[in-house]
Amino acid sequence: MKDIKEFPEKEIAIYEGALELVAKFGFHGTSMSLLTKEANVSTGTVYHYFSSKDDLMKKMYCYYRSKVEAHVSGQLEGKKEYKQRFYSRWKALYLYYTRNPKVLQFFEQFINSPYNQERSPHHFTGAYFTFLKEGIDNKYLKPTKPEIYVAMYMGSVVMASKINVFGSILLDEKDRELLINKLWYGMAEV
Amino acid sequence: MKDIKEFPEKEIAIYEGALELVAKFGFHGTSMSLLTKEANVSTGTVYHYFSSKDDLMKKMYCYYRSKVEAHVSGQLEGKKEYKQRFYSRWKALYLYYTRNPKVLQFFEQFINSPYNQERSPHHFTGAYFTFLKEGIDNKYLKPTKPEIYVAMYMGSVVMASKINVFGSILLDEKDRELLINKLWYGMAEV
DNA sequence: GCGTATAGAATGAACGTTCGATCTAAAGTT
DNA sequence: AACTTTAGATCGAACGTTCATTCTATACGC
Repeated sequence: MKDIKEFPEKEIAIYEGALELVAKFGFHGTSMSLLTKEANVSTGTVYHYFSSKDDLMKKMYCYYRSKVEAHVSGQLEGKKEYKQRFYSRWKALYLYYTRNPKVLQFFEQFINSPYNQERSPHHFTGAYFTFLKEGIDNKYLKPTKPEIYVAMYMGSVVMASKINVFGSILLDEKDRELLINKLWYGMAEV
Repeated sequence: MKDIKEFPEKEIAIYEGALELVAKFGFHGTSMSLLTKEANVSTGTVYHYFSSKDDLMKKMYCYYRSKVEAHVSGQLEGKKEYKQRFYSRWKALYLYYTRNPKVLQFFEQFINSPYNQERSPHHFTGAYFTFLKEGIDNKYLKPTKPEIYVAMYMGSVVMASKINVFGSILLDEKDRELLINKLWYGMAEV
């Protein structure tokens, strides 16, 4: 996987500035002139790295997506047991989103916007679908359509993160453990 | 509850036109000039009913929110058993979203945008939080923080709907029943 | 000294909004 | 019943602003 540190300094500054603005003012409120001020770069620089605003948003999505993926897989190192990974994946994603709420807000706005051409229901359907299907195929999880598990697993992470971000209600370690327990029971034991 | 039919014809035309455009082009792509063509009204008419584009979007959110609420409570009529309502609520919302995907897309874009001042994590946190808390208080559901159940319940509806809308994978009646069974098991029996 | 990186003024298109004109239909007046 | 008044609804051209993008010029790195 490509190391994130390889990105040019200015390109990262643009991503970070845009993240702030999209979270604060939304897509329609994130103008190029605001962005140049926020990121301390000139218009010329932005158009040196990106061919258009559309292009910027799409690359920005890939950038943060790869950051999240790197974070999640970093948390999985050394975890071999399926059940252990089932718990760790959920927690890793929840922690990333609650610590980086602007990334979550950006994702949610991006995915439901026309920028998202692929029309993928979620940035992680791929990796998480595979993970849950693996669980079914290896009989860790009860057999059924994997989409059912994607809905339960991903849905609860995203919603729990949003509840935290918007409502300032933090689920502590025990709450999270309980939630995943309930998911696991439903998916592995019934 | 206010009857939806009471809205002036033109106002509804504006809402419906805006819904099309937001689903197709997003907030930033929904310009007033496009909207006047889509809804077959003049600019003057739009500004007669709404003081600004912001105002339009906020009222539009309330409009569709009340439509969804009316649909869900309509499906609940005569259902008295808590478990029955637990199943019906989930199904009613899922069916509404999958039949009206543009409403779901609009909600998701709105909620994560700066238009949403209240910063409510979801349009239904209120009603559904109350419903799930009722389940806990009356011992239909195992005692815990209601937010945990909101995350599981609402998260799975929204994600399942999105999987259907974006991915064209329909969960049939049996799939849905199974999903809710698993939710119920985790929340009521463990 | 040549290609890449940065700057910021310039540009024309498109934006949200305003405004005065016109229409409609009910209320008031005789 | 016929005429007048009035207030709300509708229209679309016009306005000033802001937008994404382009262009030209300057600095840097090899």
